[in-house]
Amino acid sequence: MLTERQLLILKVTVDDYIQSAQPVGSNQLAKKPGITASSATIRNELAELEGQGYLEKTHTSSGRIPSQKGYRYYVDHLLTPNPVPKQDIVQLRSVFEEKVTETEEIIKRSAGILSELTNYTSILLGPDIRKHIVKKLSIVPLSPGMAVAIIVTDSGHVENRVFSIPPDLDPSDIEKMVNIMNERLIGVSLHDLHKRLEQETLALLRQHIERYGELFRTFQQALLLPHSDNVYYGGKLNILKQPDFHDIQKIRELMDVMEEGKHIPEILPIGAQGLQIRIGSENALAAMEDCSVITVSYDIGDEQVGSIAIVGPKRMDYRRIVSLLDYVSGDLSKELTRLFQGK
Amino acid sequence: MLTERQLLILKVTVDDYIQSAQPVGSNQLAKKPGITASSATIRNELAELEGQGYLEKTHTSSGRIPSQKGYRYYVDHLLTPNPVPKQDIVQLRSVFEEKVTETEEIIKRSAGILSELTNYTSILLGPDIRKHIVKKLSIVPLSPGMAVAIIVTDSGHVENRVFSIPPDLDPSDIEKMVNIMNERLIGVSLHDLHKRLEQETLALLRQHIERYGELFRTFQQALLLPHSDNVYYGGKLNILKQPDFHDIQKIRELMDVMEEGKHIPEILPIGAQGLQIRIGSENALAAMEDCSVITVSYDIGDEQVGSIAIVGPKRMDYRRIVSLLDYVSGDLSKELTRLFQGK
DNA sequence: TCTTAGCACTCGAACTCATAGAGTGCTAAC
DNA sequence: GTTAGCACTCTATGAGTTCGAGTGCTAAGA
Repeated sequence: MLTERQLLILKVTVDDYIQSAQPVGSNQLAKKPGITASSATIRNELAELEGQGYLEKTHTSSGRIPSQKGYRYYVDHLLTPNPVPKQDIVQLRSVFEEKVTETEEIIKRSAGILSELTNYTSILLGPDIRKHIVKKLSIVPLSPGMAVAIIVTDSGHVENRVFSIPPDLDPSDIEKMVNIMNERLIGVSLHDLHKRLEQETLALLRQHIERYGELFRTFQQALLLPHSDNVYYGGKLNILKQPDFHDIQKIRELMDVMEEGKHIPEILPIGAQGLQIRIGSENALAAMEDCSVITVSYDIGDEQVGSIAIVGPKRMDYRRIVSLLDYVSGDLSKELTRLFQGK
Repeated sequence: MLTERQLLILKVTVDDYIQSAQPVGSNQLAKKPGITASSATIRNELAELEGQGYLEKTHTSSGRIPSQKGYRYYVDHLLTPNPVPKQDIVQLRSVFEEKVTETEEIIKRSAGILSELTNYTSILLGPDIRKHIVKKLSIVPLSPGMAVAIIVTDSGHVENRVFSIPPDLDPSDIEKMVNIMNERLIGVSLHDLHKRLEQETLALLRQHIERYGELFRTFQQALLLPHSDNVYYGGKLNILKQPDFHDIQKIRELMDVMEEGKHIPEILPIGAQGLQIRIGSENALAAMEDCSVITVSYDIGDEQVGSIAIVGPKRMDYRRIVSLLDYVSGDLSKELTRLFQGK
């Protein structure tokens, strides 16, 4: 168990280290306002905190730095939220000032502003497009053997795919097919589209169209969605600004992981509600063991839709980021809900 | 003027430095096959080459490294092309094996493979979408106040934009408008679309639709294209692999420049025919003064369409990259032309 | 029993110094 | 014109110092 004074010293130590990136010594702490004990007393307390695993030394006679456990205790118990500064709010609100109406665009811009504001890397996860509802399907022929399939969803997202069509296919058959699809598949989610295509249209096709098998396969292929991840990054290069990352090999690994979309589920706790903080090795990926990730979810209407994450060094400014993300999450939820309330 | 032996020594020096990244000394050169002179003679020749500005020393008693002028002479006169290795060809061809039919996808994948093959960063510039021809326009209403405008071009590219519509607008008016647009604007290039929209449809609108002004402005805004740059990168992180780039500050500047699309015209000599090599400070951007950029153009049919560039350190493997780009350019031109020959 | 002044000790960072080794330029002989 | 030989230069490396920040411990004081 920790005494009041130990808590205070732990908090001040973490705060100072976050700010300075330098190990914190007993003399330094003694000078801080709010701390009245002498440096000798502080040394005893520091030794105790180290014994309990909250602090570490970089070498035998160095000052202390927070351990992972120390950070964890800090964010769990010692974090006092501070209000988001006005100028940050102004900048964040600018996204909505410009009457941007596309969800994707709003999210993308928010990612940019967040990274600018924090000097860390931001990752924003948009709504899962597989939940979107088909609003319209159409096929536009391009050249004799080619056509493009277009799927419009209720959110205004447009998926498109070029595909080749058997050249001897009757154009009117294609038109029939599109009509059948529009009749049967509107209102279906993208996730179910493929399955429903088979269930709903195959029987109808057989009745109306002669070479239905070939046609069906062609369309089936065309509507296979490349599940675009709708992940947006801001300030990927901010990693290079952090003094904590000097090893170019580590930077490479980290950027590699972030560049490749497939690691997203390991980086972000998808589906988690509210605010999550993962410190150092609490992250699933080895490349991120020197990073902390702070995540919040946001939603449109009642549905939890996406996540906002900030990736920074373990020594990141938790207080500021937590407040900021809290604000952004609420703001984004509100604005996106407003934008889609009519649907 | 340089003697035969000087040319040989220059070539071998550059080759060796490209391979080893270490200054090259006279003893090392004397051991190379093809060089018969003693190290003392070579020292004299090296001094002469340095006097003429082709070589440099890093300090008074170091070996020589090529100067910018040395590299320039090397690529202009000493480069002997070598055939592209079979395994590289196999990998490059894999793009076309998979029956990918979208130009963008082909270019994107080529960028990836090129960077993998070279360990440098590749930049591929696709066809200018503003030259694409409108194949179809449509408007899909989403919710009472919102709709999405879709433009399909002859290349299969789909542009889309969500916009808000005055809620009290008559839906049949919108339909009329779309019909008029499709009648008048198909065949127009995206570049001309905005201008032609005004010329062609405004008069017609006035005749057929009551509140034409409002409707027109709405559509005008919806069809304002966000000129997507269609620039594709491969292996942006490969910069971090190069031993030549150890200064994290320089890396940052370089990545910054590449990340921001607006510098593309300065990085690539757009419009230049054939193969171009820019060495060090020949590049327009200060951030790239330690880089070399090798560019080739490629084309679809008779029209010059895009560029392929490899960005690496000045000490890059010019011979290999030149052969490779030469091959890729031809291949891409051939395949894309084949893909679009029917149009 | 808790706090604190005092002090010996530790360790890293920065600096100096010496040495080895790779490479040069120059001279003189071939 | 070429080359062996040699003095010279400069870097990289490692050992030895010093300096200072910081610690842990002890013993005295509250």
